[in-house]
Amino acid sequence: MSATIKDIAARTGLSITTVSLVLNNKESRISNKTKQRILAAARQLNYIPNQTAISLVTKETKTLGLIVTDISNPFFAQLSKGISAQAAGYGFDIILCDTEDSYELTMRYLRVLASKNVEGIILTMSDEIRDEKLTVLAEFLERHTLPNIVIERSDQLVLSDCLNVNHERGSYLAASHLIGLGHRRVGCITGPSHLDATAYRLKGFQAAFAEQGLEFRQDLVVEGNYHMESGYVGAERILKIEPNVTAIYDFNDLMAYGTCQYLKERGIKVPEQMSVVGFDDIFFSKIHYVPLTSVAFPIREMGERAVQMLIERILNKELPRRCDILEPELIVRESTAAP
Amino acid sequence: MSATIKDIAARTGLSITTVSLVLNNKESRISNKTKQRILAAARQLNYIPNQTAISLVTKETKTLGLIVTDISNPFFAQLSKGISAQAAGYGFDIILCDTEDSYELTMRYLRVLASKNVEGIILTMSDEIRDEKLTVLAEFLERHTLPNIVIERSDQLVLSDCLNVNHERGSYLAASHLIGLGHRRVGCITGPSHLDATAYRLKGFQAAFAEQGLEFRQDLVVEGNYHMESGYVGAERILKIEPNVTAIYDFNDLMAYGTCQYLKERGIKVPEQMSVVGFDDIFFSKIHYVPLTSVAFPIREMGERAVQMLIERILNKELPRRCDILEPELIVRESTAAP
DNA sequence: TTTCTAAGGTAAAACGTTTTACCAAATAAC
DNA sequence: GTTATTTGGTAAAACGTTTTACCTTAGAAA
Repeated sequence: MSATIKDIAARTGLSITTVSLVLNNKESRISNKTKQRILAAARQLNYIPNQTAISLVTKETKTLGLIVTDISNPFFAQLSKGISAQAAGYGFDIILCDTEDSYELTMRYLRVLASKNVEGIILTMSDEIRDEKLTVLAEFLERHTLPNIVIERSDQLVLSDCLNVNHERGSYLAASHLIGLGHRRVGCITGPSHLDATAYRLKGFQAAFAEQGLEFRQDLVVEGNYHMESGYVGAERILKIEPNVTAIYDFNDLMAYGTCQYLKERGIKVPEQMSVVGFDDIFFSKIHYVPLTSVAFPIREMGERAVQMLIERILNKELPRRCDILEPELIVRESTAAP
Repeated sequence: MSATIKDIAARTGLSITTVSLVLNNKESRISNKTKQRILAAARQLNYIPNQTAISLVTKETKTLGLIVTDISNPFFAQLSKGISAQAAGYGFDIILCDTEDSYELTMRYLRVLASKNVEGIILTMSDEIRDEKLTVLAEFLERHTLPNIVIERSDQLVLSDCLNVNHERGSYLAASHLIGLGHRRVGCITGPSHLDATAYRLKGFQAAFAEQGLEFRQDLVVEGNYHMESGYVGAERILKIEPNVTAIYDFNDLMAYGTCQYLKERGIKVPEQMSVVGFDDIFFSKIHYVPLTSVAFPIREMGERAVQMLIERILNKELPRRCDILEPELIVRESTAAP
């Protein structure tokens, strides 16, 4: 169908070696006249190199795998944007794998990516993947020596490079802000309790209270799962435990939206009667029904950074393991006020 | 590095033909004992087929290209979700190409996808791509006989399959709703004027007015570009032309957010002083600062449908050109009220 | 004249599969 | 006891490249 190097060779009466050499600018010593003839023929035939054949011999596919738990989640969409752009900058393409939070799908995609010889993988994981499942996954990566970088799951995957936000610091900022406004009874809707990130965020939050010699209401901490509904039900539970709570800290913006939704339905005004803080500062938080105060970090840049780290790893597999941390800042909007 | 079919052959003392036959379940007549031996060896060696090699001979890459203008736009994110899921169902993976609205990037990605031998392409285009650029793009697709389906740009690309929402109908619904509420002076913030879609939406909108024997204020139609800011500046322009406008219809939700933003800054209350209607009903419109009335259609299903159509086309290249239309419905929320 | 070097190429193997013939041995049919 | 047929398997070509090692010719040096 498509023209090949052979067709060019035939048309110019030269060998395929010569054609390949010229097309790849592997100068060596081909005369200028010959070069021009080949280039002209290639153009006439609309030649496009067959990357499949190239990959077979060079072992380079110029392709990266991207495993996300949900591309329609704006966090991952923004992350993917950064990844895509940066990868393009390096001449790599990305295969998008949406796992819908499923371990089985994650493993299936991993196999596909290995089969398709991607040169590296950027991995985000649902919290469902832990314990034995995590081990299986790690073993697979190792067995197939797939360079990979893991986003927001530094724990356990001791052979993977990783990239995290400074959870502790982010939560500390959120807590300090609320404390400064005068809040004392504040609820927390966390991520899954078995994740390191959850522990870090909780630690940072409590630290701010401790620093001021204030009591932290451990009983107002409820577990969420980063989905919107869990912010809704979390708020409900917190208010049942302590109706006089004056602020709620959600471990991500999506849950904060859910919390606000619940408060709205209950007729509780944000921020007049309740302050709400999120984490991630995704795009929509600015235009949320109450513009959300949130712990922000550059999501897109995180994606770009991930690609850079991955490329470096691909180029040098012997590099020591690397774990980078992004520093967050607090963006104060209209969802927080003095109690 | 990785185990190959040859390794399995060597280990079992059989030929690679036999191994291949067994691994692919091309039954023919291999004894059960041999089969088991091969399967066992494959397992021991952690064999994973090399898709690159397979593709070279079979000409099937089991890969689709997805070209979006901006993956961080929730519309495309939701669309991609549907595409990804449906593609996985058919055993295809997708290469994600984010063009950032650029024609040059679009063409570059097209070349890459051709080079990587994707079996088909799902294409969304920035409105920047038109006239000569569109011709070049179309020629490229044809020259390389790339099966493709175009989303929301049926016009001109006469060789591509396509998938659209019923623009006219959607706008008609929006207009009828506003008219029914009693609005007479309503502004429109459209898409780029050279797009067919824009004409259709305008037509449907006007039709509803005509049907009621009402005058349609053509002078309150301003051109937008589907980005948020253009909803902002569009609203500003409309209010300058006619301060007594009582409703604004934005051709997509993102622009409607921009419009609301402007109104908010000007202290104009939605919906008390101004009704706003969007189009697309992306996820966030529910939780927007004023939950948005919007023309909805199943975005995710649109993605799924696109993949189905593309696969059918790949399976049968001789199929006549196909253009499917999705029917929209109006979701009434809190951004509209009687004037 | 002979020998060396440089210039300009090319042949062939390799990458990991699939697939099309074909082959040998064993069994069945006559 | 031949001849057919079935059973179980294999050799080799092909896919479109890259890359290594080698070849030929012309001119320069000796």
